[in-house]
Amino acid sequence: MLKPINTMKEVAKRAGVSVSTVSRVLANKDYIKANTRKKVEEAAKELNYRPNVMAKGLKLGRSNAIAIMIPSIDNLIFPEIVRGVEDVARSKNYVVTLCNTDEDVDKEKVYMKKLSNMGVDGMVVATMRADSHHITELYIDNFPVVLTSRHFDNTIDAIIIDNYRAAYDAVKYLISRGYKNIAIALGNKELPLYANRYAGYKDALLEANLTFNQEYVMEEINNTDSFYPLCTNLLKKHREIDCIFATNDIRAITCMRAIKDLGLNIPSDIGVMGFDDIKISALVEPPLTTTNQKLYEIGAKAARRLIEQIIYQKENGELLSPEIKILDTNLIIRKSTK
Amino acid sequence: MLKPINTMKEVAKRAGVSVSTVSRVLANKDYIKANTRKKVEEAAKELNYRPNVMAKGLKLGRSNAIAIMIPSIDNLIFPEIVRGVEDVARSKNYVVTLCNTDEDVDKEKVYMKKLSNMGVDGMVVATMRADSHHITELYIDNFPVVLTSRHFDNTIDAIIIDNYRAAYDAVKYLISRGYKNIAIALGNKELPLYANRYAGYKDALLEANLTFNQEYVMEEINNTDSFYPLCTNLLKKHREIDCIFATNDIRAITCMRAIKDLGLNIPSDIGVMGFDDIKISALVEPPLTTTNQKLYEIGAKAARRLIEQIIYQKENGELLSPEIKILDTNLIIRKSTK
DNA sequence: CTGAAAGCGCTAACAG
DNA sequence: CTGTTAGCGCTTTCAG
Repeated sequence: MLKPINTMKEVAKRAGVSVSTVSRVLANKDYIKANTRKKVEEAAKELNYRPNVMAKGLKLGRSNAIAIMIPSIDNLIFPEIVRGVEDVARSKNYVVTLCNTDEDVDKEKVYMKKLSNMGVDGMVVATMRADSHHITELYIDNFPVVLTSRHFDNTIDAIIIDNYRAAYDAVKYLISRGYKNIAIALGNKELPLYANRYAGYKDALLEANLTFNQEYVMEEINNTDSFYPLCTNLLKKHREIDCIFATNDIRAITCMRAIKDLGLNIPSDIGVMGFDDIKISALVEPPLTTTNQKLYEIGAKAARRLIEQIIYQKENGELLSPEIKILDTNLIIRKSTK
Repeated sequence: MLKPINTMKEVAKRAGVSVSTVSRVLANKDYIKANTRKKVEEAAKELNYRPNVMAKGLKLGRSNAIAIMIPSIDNLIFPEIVRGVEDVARSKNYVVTLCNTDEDVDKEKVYMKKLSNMGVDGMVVATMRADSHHITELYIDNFPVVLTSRHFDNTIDAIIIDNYRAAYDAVKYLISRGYKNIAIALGNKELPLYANRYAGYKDALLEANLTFNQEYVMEEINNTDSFYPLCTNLLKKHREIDCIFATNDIRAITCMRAIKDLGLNIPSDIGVMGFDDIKISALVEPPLTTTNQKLYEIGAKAARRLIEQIIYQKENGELLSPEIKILDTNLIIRKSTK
């Protein structure tokens, strides 16, 4: 272990004071005679004193570490969110532990146990599911948690977007551009975020008197990226489809690949719309029309709120009452739709 | 803090034994009478005992946490590497702390200090530079470090690829396909990995009796993604350029964007080759010809080696002698070159 | 204003 | 085979 070289004891000896005095000046507490403070500070500097975070944590019951729980950092919305989390955590002197769960509840539970044993001070979780009782329980125990991406109910802090509305608006836009047979590349609809995007899609269709066709819905097969064959098959069968609404950008880009490999043109033969606006989406050919959600900001806001809760909790023994923050989204019109 | 509810003391009381006995059975040490073991295990289960990692860490001088230091998780090679690290860390019961440094040495030093105070057991670092003395010093102090992506010298464990050779082979392939005026989209050439790719590029050119033209090298301007304008301007000025060798995939994809916006066709007007083979590269239009490096494996191997070193170091007080593992790379021929 | 002492939860001699 | 004891490095009463 890279352990701190010198302890308070040695600083104390060198400064000719007691460890409690050292502790006090280093923590900036109480009144200290200016002279003692100076002696201690000098001694600390000379010895290159560095605090032992574990000892402090053991004593104080906190670690200045938070965790972020996500399905996988490989899913390109998460690098941006995680970066937001990490930036504000660092700025507030917290360190972040990254946990990939692959949507596997068992893996997640194991992690939670580990983290709890480690004494992390809070966590931002992007893996909430309807049945994630292990998470709601944390909250009940006054353990700081903030949800991102996925919302549960109004009892836990969350930074989210209005998935229904965003999808609804997006599909409405497609319709306004003259698309009539709009298929959907749908993520796991057990997850409310996709259920909501799905509902927005359907409602926009219905409102425009377009019939919703069950055959037009491509559903991801057990969390694998299966949209290339799905899309290929769908378009072979239904050449009347003129547009695909994908529930995230990677799915959109995958469908674009399939469409081009079929020799079809985007957007003149088929329009494609994504969701999320990950960075790569501006670069692909054609640049992807999509709905922007401020991923970095979601992460940053989540971390900020989390730390606010941690501090409040420490001082008051309970959490601030939950806040659900709904960030707005924007339609980004690029070239993959006509 | 989500703190473990019950301590060993309480388990001991319930089982009617001493804490040391509890400690022993829970750590599976020494010989324990079968009956005592049973009593303790039952008590622990009934009380839902969970160890306090900080206390253990304080006592033992280790934390079962490692860190990974990278420029930014936003750079798409890192999600894959980090995933590799995290997977093996988790499997060996380590937790990983993510540190983005933005190539900023000061930020990195602050992190290192923090991590050291926290008692992380080791770190994989992808941010090595020629002047990273703070890192070589760690190693000298027998602190486990393994480098990825960037190599320093043979005194520190590293999992890398042969950047020179890979670039050389790549450019040689381009030449074999008939390209004659090959420009390069070059990353920061202070970094050996880019210097090496650059050298490979030059040497392949020279060997084929193609003149190396300084005007053909686009250089990134202070770590910002500036290749779109760079590429646009270069091609406007030098319409004889028939191919671009980019030193990573994102730069390649950015150049592709610029090329298309100029109304040029890939690969018939201009070929483009990337480097890294990040996942998105197979999906873009046209699919990117590139050099694959096994990013996930690099991360996984780095973590495995790191943990090996941690364990060895704990037992022997010193590190295993350094090993530089050079993973092979593969040219992936797709459609962005003719 | 400062020191002594207790103790956070755990492990590891040491002594039976 | 098991209990007693000391102590990891720090903070925090409690007394001066």
